[in-house]
Amino acid sequence: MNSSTEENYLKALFSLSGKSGGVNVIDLSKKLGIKMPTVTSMVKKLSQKKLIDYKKYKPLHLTAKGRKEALLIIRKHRLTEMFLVEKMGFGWQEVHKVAEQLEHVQIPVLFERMDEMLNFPKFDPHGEPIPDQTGLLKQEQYDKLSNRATGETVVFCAVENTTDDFLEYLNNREIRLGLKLKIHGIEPFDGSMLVSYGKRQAERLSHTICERLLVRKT
Amino acid sequence: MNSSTEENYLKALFSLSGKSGGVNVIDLSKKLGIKMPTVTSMVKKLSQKKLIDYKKYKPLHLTAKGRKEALLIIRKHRLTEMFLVEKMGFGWQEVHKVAEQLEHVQIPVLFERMDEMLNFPKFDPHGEPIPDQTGLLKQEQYDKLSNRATGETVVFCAVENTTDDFLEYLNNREIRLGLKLKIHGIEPFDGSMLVSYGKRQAERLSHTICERLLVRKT
DNA sequence: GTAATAAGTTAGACTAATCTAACATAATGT
DNA sequence: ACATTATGTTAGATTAGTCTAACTTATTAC
Repeated sequence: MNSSTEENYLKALFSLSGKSGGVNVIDLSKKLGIKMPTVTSMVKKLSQKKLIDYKKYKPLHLTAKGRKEALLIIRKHRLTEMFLVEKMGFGWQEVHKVAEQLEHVQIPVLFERMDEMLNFPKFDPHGEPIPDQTGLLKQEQYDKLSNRATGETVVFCAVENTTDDFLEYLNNREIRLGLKLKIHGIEPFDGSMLVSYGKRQAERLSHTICERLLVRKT
Repeated sequence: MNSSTEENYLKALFSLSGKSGGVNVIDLSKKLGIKMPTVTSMVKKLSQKKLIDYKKYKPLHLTAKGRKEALLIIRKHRLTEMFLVEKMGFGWQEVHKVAEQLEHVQIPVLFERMDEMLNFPKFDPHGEPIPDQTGLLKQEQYDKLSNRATGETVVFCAVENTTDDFLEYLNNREIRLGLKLKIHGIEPFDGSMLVSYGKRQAERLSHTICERLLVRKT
């Protein structure tokens, strides 16, 4: 059994693994808000438990076992968020902190019951895919809005690097999951985009925002 | 903020406080499954935080503050049990372990939402009263079945010292909350009682069982 | 009322998770 | 290419919560 501290390291490691899968100690340290020497020592412990591959001074990699455990925690987190939104009437902005605590509960049947009550959802309220009971993730090929071109119409499917502020920002502009956006133009200087959606005919979204909105083509 | 370890000490202390309110270190130690020296040191810590009154070699007493905090944790525990039974379809035997973990979640709104969805229940699935948001307990004047006399008819309202085995035992004999029991006789030798209820005309309940069944008069 | 037993405390050690300070290695810039 | 900066590691301290062994105080039993 892993402690919830260990679980948080695994989750952070997973979320920082890009396609290369390599994670720097400093990034993990920042993500967790924990000093580097502490991270190094925990990394050694996780390495002994065969949850990550570790060589001094080299980027960290989750092992298959580590990745699976991370995904099972993420499954609990996302099912919980979905349950809070769908069955308890919470807003999608406020469920993250709650799920951070509930995801460490060690009662599998609780989460399987949520899954059942939710009718085995594939995505959480932020549009993120929910891993299955065996720790497998149906990877969706989302793309950042900032990578799309003028003239395209896309559907907003998920957010990246979500924070309370960011979700609040989206709410204020009525940007909801499933929303269709049309790209009218891109400003070469700062990468901001002029888009229309819903009743809004000409909204300008900064590059920072566009990088965090994940979309698929219609 | 108290740690969940501290919360468990407070809860155990409350549940061991009889009418005198005094709790022995050894009983607390047994209840928590933690050795006495460890308990002594935690007791000093809780005493510093003004949660208990402590004098060397004397029984422990919760302060008003400590009692309130204990009741607020118990509130979360009981609301959670009720929620699991009423809204998620769990059996009343299986919810205790889950609630033990969930009661330490530090998100007041989660429990207030449960309360609302449950329509502000006064009792949990085991018939125990649920303290209010300010840590106040509506004390019911339950009595042990073992204290009642032949000829009386009583309603089974709550259990004392509940364990999985005990709940299983009750289930097997179809003894449910709200059940009416008639007392036909008491065996002076061992204190066992002959009772009838539902379709059962002559069931014998041992003194041990009768001490753990809390009832009120009809 | 003293000896034996039960209950409670003190002292000292251990593990998990954290920190700071100091040192080591890798990456970067001119 | 070497100096500087960024990243990573080691060493040693700290806190919370736990333990065992040894000692002290209170209770019980004849």
